[in-house]
Amino acid sequence: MKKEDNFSEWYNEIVELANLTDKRYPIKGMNVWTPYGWKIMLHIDSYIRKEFDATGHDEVCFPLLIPETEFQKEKDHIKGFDTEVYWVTQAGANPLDIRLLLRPTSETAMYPIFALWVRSHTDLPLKTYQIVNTFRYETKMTRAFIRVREIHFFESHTCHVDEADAQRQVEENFAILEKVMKPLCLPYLLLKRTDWDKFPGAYYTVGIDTNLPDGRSLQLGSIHHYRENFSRPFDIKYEDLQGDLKYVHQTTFGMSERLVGAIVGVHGDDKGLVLPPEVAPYQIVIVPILAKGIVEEVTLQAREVKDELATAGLRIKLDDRDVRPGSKFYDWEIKGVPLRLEIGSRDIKQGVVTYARRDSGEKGTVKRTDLVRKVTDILRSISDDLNEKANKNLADSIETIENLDTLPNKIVRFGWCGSEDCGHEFENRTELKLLGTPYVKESFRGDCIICGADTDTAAYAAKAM
RNA sequence: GGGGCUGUGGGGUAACUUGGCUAUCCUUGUAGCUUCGGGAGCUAUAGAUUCCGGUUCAAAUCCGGGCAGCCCCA
Repeated sequence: MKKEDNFSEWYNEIVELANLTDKRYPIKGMNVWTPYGWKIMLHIDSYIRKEFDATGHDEVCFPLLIPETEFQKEKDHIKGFDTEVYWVTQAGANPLDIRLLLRPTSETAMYPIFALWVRSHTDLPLKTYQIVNTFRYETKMTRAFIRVREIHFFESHTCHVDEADAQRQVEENFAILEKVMKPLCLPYLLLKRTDWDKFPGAYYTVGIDTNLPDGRSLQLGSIHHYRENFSRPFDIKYEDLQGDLKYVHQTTFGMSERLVGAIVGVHGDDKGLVLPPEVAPYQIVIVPILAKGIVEEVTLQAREVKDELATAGLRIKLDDRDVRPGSKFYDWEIKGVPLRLEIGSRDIKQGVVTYARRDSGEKGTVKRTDLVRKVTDILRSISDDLNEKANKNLADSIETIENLDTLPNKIVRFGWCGSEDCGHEFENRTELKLLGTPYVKESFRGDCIICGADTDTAAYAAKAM
């Protein structure tokens, strides 16, 4: 299956063949996490936990069900979500007096409790996060990891004494994001969403977008500054040094299982998945090359190599299935294992192990005595190369345009005066989604692509996945 | 919200128009033997007509409904 020719079909086929997910669960958009896919997700979660714990966030876990009365407190928020929430209207045989909804995100579950937790300025900043499943009734076509109705979701929620401290949190989130994305080898753009596209209830929203091979953008997450938009309706107040009651300023940061979809889409090739070593369930697979008379010897060597690498902390699989080596090669290539080691009589005679890199296809040998050091080097090199390749790929997929005559099949960058009218007209005429303007200001000088007004602001747009 | 289409072993399918014999083929699973440096061969074996109801001597096939999925339009 060719990735470039038909990305959509390629994607569906690869997640199926690599056994990342089981789509046969009989509810649309609710798929089963297979052991292999779930291991990848858990590795991603572990990087998220590591970075948020390191910056003083505490992991919490709030209930799945939210009373309708809490959900309705913030007006924009409910307007943004009410067409896509699942409702629980009955318990046993009895209709509920107050309907309950399955969280589409947890603001309205957490903030009534935050109001109880926060009493004084000494309680701030309150920095929490949780990794839970959320539910959104998607009406568009669903797609494994990318558009699902039950979403494996990360969300941080913080409360601060004032807008400046909340802004500091937003900046910290960008630093965290950079650290989390490095091992996933995913490049991204930070684009401040337009006012009409920001998160329901937010003061502003920064979208985290990456690119897919067919010129589409894929949103990987978002970082929001809420100001007092939620603390007022949820009455989250603290007493400051002067004894005055003040509303907290809040931020959130959300990401989801889409990160798995992005890894598939960004790194995969015609042979299947290509997993970054840091998230791969198995970083190395050993394929013993058996032959009559040397079965014991090769098997023994393979086990020794396995133990040695496992002791060094590497995740390793010894494939001792009774099938031909070639068949194993194809299997593990589809599954994206970063490095394959082969051990046969030839290798044993020469005191080496043969390796093959999944990302580049490069093959070679390493000395048996040097094994751990060399293998570690190769894995690091694979990670570096994947990062570099993906970065270049994102840079190449952005094109600055001066008019709408011929639109490239890419993420486009263009002058925008910032007015809502021009923004809407751009979207209507191009059928692209206006993703927003760079969070970190880029130097730009040009004309608004719609009204022609002089502007120093570049906007980005793309077909959104 | 409106309209159209589909449902056959784990996956992909044939038979459906015009009802009829043991439901086809590929793949996968299991067991054994021979194999093993890029998808092995042979043998044996397992596995399906979405659910409920109707028509009929007879239903995968025709009719009604449920459930699930896909597509198009708004």
